[in-house]
Amino acid sequence: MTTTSTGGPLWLTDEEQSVWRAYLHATTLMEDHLDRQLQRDAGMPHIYYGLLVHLSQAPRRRMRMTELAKDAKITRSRLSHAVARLEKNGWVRREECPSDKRGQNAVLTDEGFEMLARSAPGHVDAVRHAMFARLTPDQVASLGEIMQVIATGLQPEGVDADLPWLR
Amino acid sequence: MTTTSTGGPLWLTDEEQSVWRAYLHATTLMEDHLDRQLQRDAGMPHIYYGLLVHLSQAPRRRMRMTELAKDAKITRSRLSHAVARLEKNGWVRREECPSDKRGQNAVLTDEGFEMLARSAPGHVDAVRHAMFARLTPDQVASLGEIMQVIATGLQPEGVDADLPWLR
DNA sequence: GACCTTTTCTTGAATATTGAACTAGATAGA
DNA sequence: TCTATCTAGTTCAATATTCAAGAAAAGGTC
Repeated sequence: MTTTSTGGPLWLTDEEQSVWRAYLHATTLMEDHLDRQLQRDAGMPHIYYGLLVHLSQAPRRRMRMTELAKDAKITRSRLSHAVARLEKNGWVRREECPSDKRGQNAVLTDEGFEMLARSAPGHVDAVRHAMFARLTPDQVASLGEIMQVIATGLQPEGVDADLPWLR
Repeated sequence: MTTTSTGGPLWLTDEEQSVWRAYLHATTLMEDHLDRQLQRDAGMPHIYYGLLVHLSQAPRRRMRMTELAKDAKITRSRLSHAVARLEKNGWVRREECPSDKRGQNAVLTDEGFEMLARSAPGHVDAVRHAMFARLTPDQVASLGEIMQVIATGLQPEGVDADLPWLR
């Protein structure tokens, strides 16, 4: 069989192509759906909402910028811009880090927390209706395994050995 | 059990939460990975590449703007901007539609086709290595079913009854 | 301490995306 | 035909993202 420089076959099989199209289609629609839902109900895109969720789960509702960026899988640059926006909304504030003068903590404000508390049920609802309500328990389990395999494979080298995305 | 206005349970189960995190994590990493790969090897983001692929598969390598936007699941506005950019690169050109003077066809140029031919193997490789090479045949089949269920559920109402994404 | 490298975070410019407003042409009904 | 409405596509302004460059502090090493 014809192979590539990396040893795999050159093209995808028909089934793989069809799965790939379905994957692209579903993930695109899901992201659009949640972006719209959150823009409407919480006034921000999905990724910004995710930042607030991360902060809400951190001890004392605050995190170093770099740690937050790592957890949320975005660049520090993007996070800087995002936090600036969330700060304008009053949902996050920056705080100097006592132990490292270069550092900043992003802190979820009470306003931010309340906003999250208000919008979380609607968001969870959207996720459940779009995904979990439509899948059998076996499919949910299978999806979880598959997504972990993919994430592990794409994870940058040398990442924490304790598989943080399993927490 | 506490339920929402739509009748579902209020929160996700622990397993669902973990699957949802894995889903977000994997899809984010995948999109970033492919965006970088294509930006590096083809000089454009994933979605733009997808537009060229769509055109390459259309009869006479051309499509009405609205049809292309629908197939690629993006807004007409976004498509207008994207085609303007691809036109600058010489990979697409616009052509008036003979049957409807409002209409435009986006046409894949020969240059565009050659660029696609050059970069497709690398892209397919990236997709295979990130996804299919890591999954068992059962997992591939399962992923396909799951993604179709999700896509079908999010599909706007009144869409073509012949499930175009299965083609 | 002096020097070099690394880490942390921000900034600015270029690009991309969104949503609303808009133009031109098509369509349908009187 | 006249008019109202709808559709195709673009444009603008506001927002978001990327990438490269930069400032400031920390961490080595001599």
